[in-house]
Amino acid sequence: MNGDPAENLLDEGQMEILRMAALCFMERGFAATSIDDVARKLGCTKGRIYHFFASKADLFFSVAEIGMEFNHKAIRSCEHIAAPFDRLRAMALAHSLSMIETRAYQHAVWQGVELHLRGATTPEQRNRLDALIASRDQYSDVFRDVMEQARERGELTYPDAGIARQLMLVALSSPMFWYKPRDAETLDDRIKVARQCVDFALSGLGARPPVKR
Amino acid sequence: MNGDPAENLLDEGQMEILRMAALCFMERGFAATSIDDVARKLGCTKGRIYHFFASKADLFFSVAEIGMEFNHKAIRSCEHIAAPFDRLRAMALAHSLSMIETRAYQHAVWQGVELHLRGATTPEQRNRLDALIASRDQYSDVFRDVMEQARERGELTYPDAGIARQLMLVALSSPMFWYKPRDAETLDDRIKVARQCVDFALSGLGARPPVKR
DNA sequence: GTCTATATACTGATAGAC
DNA sequence: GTCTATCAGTATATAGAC
Repeated sequence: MNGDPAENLLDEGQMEILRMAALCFMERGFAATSIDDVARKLGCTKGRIYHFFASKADLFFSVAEIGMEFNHKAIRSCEHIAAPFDRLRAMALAHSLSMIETRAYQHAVWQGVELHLRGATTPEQRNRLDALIASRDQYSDVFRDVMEQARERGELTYPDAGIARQLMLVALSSPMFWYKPRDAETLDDRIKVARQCVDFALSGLGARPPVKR
Repeated sequence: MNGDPAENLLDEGQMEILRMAALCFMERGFAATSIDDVARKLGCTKGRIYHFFASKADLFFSVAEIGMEFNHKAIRSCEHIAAPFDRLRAMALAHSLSMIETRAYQHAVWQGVELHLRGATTPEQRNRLDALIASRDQYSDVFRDVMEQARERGELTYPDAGIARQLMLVALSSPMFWYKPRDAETLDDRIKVARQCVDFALSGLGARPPVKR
């Protein structure tokens, strides 16, 4: 993680645990990550982790929830833009950038969503997972709404709205899987990547106003 | 799995195991799936599984390799098409359809690729995994090559070829994550979905010849 | 070929020292 | 707050009966 935006949400002791946990969950996945793995990455024993987090699931959901907070915060900054198409483009860029800059946390979100699709949850996890999915759905709905507004104006054209939204979000989120941070990477580098994702997605939705920058 | 295309590759006894294993790996992921889970889905005990497969990893890689075979076979049927753009479109449709129709196996491929990116492999798995990744890279290169041919002809426009290929394949593969097979589903239903993915991806790549069907 | 043990190892979580 | 020690549960894989 570079310039981790979670710095100022919780006290630093817990944030360091969450940061390393996010890295472990990204590298090996939830099921294959042991608490000892996280402790090893922290350079301590699991006693420290269990002092702050009741269970491995608790730790995982804390990571994923932070990931969704990043996303909501990212697109909130676009609310003031009046024109639907412009707002959508700004949201898309913010989302794609968020995927790059908070990769580890977003992998936890992704795994959580997959867990839900699989229906593989224990009763104790269910409430927490349901809340995460609700947050994800709500987030997704914001995109759907602004997409539909743009379509009504004839600025987008696509047959099925549900599929279009999936394709849009998958494309915009995909950097979290294939983006490799370089050594002396700048914000500008990241923006350039995110922009290509945005152009791809908007063109894919049949953007009428040729995608201007 | 519906009309499973793996039917005629191995003898039916092993194929049934692989089919159920693919389902389990899709539902819970590799790490969270136990051999007993697979056995339970088969309605037998793990003795039967270990008679044919040396280890859980062996079972998993067998599933993933079959998944890649499906893909290679799918795009091989497009080789005869001369015009790059038309060939690309046919390949894209074949790929997207393959993702829908062999979902379970493709989830194993995906997990294998992620395992590789994470570098989380035991020495014994490494060779098998390396081969899987090589197969995936080779497959991916076929797309890259035909994309570049179309770009040279001015039929596609995108800034970075590497990113474009990732976006293309992610969009085309995404149905394996969100496609929900319906009850009385026909081939035509699947084709309709795949087509929207193809149109999205090609338009996203700046297809000049307005995507005709 | 398939099943029934069983050996062996690992992981999540707890309790108590410091 | 963090560490050490430990328990209980579960999973991979094997060996041998049938």
